[in-house]
Amino acid sequence: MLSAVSRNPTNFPVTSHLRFAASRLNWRLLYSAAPPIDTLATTLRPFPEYSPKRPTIQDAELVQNLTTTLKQRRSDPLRRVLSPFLPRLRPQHLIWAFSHLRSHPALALSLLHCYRRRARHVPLEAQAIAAHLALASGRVGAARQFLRQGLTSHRDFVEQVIYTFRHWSSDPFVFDLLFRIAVELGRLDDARSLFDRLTFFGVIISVDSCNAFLSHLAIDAVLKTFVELPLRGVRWNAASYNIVIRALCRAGKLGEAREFLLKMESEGGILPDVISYSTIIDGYCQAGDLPTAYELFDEMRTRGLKPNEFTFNSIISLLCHSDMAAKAEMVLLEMLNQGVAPDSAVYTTLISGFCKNGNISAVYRFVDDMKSRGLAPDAATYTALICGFCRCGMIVEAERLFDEMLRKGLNPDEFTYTAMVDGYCKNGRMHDAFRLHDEMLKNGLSPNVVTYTALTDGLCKHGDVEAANELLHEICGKGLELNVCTFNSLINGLCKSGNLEQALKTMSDMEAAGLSPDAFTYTTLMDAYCKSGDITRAHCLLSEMLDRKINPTIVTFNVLMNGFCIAGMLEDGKRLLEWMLEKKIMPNAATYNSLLKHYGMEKNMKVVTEIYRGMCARRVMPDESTYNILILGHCKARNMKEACYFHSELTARGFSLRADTYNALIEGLCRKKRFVEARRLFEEMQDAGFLADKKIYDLFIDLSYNEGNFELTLEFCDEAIEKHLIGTKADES
DNA sequence: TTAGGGTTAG
Repeated sequence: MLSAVSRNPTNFPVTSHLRFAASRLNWRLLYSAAPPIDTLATTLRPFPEYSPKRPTIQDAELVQNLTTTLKQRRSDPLRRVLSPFLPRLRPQHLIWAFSHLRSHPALALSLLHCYRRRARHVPLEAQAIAAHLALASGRVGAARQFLRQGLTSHRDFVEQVIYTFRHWSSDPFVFDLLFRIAVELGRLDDARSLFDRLTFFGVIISVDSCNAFLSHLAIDAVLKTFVELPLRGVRWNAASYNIVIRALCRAGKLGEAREFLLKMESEGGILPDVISYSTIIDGYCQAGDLPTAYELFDEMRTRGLKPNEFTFNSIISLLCHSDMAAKAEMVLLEMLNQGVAPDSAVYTTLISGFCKNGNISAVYRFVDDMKSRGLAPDAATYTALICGFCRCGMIVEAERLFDEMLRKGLNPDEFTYTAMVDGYCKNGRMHDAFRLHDEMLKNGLSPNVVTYTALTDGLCKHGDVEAANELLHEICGKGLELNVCTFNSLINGLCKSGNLEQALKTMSDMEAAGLSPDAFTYTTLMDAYCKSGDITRAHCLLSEMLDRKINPTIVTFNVLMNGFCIAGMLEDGKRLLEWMLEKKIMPNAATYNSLLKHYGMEKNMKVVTEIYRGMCARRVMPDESTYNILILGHCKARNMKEACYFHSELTARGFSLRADTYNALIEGLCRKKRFVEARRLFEEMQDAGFLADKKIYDLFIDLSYNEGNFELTLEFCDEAIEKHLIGTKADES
């Protein structure tokens, strides 16, 4: 052994079985070649000598008896065989015993196991030796465990592994494992120190482990390390380049990522692969840049690389997030045409996209489709479905899916629970939301900032801003960091409860905490000013956000539009709409609804019709509010023909009437003596759980009385009394 | 150790 060490430039005890193991397992541990830098080569030093203490005659006898007993053991239980020795064993006996058991590593580890059970503690040196022995007997899992325990239990463990290496080890792979475990534990500085320390002994960590290290670093450290490690002998591979590309994309440095893709080939001599292109395509998709994503898609094909399900999914995801779910489905067909089979991730993206769209029938179609391809919905698919159903108010269906998941043995994770918690919050079921929060804790899951934001928002919308504030203080005390969404929820709650001053203070707190307000923050505050009639301050906030380079969204403009309308500045509202169209800012139904509503309230149906036609001409789809506004306006202007036309349109599109629209429509029909239709709508309104106005009851009471139907008259009277309406009438008379 | 899907705010 020693002669082998002296012949080896790095002083490793190289044995033939080690070389065999390294090649068999494809461990690219570069230990025999000198590092590329001369200066480094001159500083190479041997591993430290290991000199175990010499045992006394009694100790030697004890160890001899112990190890002989172990070797001769056949079927007797180990604990019984060892029981006479264990009470007398000290840590040093363990290490002497290891010396006797070098060719029986399994027995050495069993001895260690029994010792640990009794002493509940293993000395650091024995722990390091155990890792070497475990690796020698091919037990990589056990070696990992020893190294992990050692690393987490003592700062000097690395030194022990180095110190014991020369005498006990036959395998430098132990350092690769140690390095990897340090990375897994997030101890990146320790990992780097280990790397540097090992280079002095001529050990170079494998490129695979260096990649693991690289993938955990922040962008600046990635770039620095990518330059430094080759100077220490690491030769990067395609995965390394892909990790750098991913890091650049995540840092938003897409141009640099693209340059790096070129460098990969020109300077690294490594051809970009499907992963390189998929990574960079996803980067552009995340940034919403579809044209460049498609350009790279074509480029990869030109280079003979076939886009796979990952590549397609990034494109599908961007389309879904840009409200182009139908186009996303066309991409699915395209991938099928090209012989690329979609996997459950692709289906989950589509399901999530169509859920956001409210297209539940398409969602069911995708679920059937994926099942027919033998793809079982996984936790992410279920979460997308649960979230989608919750958004559509289908909480019972969401609960059914949550139970189904459990029955199928799929464990709901933080994402699933949070989707369900949010669903309950949005449906005002705060008690159920907190019940699930407690259930998460009971199941060992940690509610995260998203979970708490959902709860905060629920409490605020439930009118309990105080409780929301307390909850946030509590979670901050537990070390959870709030994000912009959390603050925005609270700011919104404060605004809606009329505490604008506190809302502004919360914005300052948020900045003090290092979080910049975004378009949501400004839009929320602008809305509060608009609703309080202070359009000037709303305008000031708009200027402030533009100065801070925060882009307004369509909601920002809608808030402003609504502000103009509330303030009776309808002409300014119309001018804002024209300005938006000029600037190619596409209005949506909500933009038009504000104008339609307020012109309708003024019974100016000529302008309402003009605006509505403009909306249709620009292919902006009217929503439920649009139809309700149009019906209400036409009823008030006594245009029952138009009102009934829009009512039939609303029904055909599956929308519902609101209470005020029902009242206006029923009143209008009665005025036109269309009592049968009025009566039918009145019943429909009650079935929908709405309370009719006192005026409507008066109309039906008078109507039935004049018809001589006293029974019905009394029925209406009873109902009106029950709804506490008669008292108001008496007060009036 | 390298690529894609599911949770929060106006």
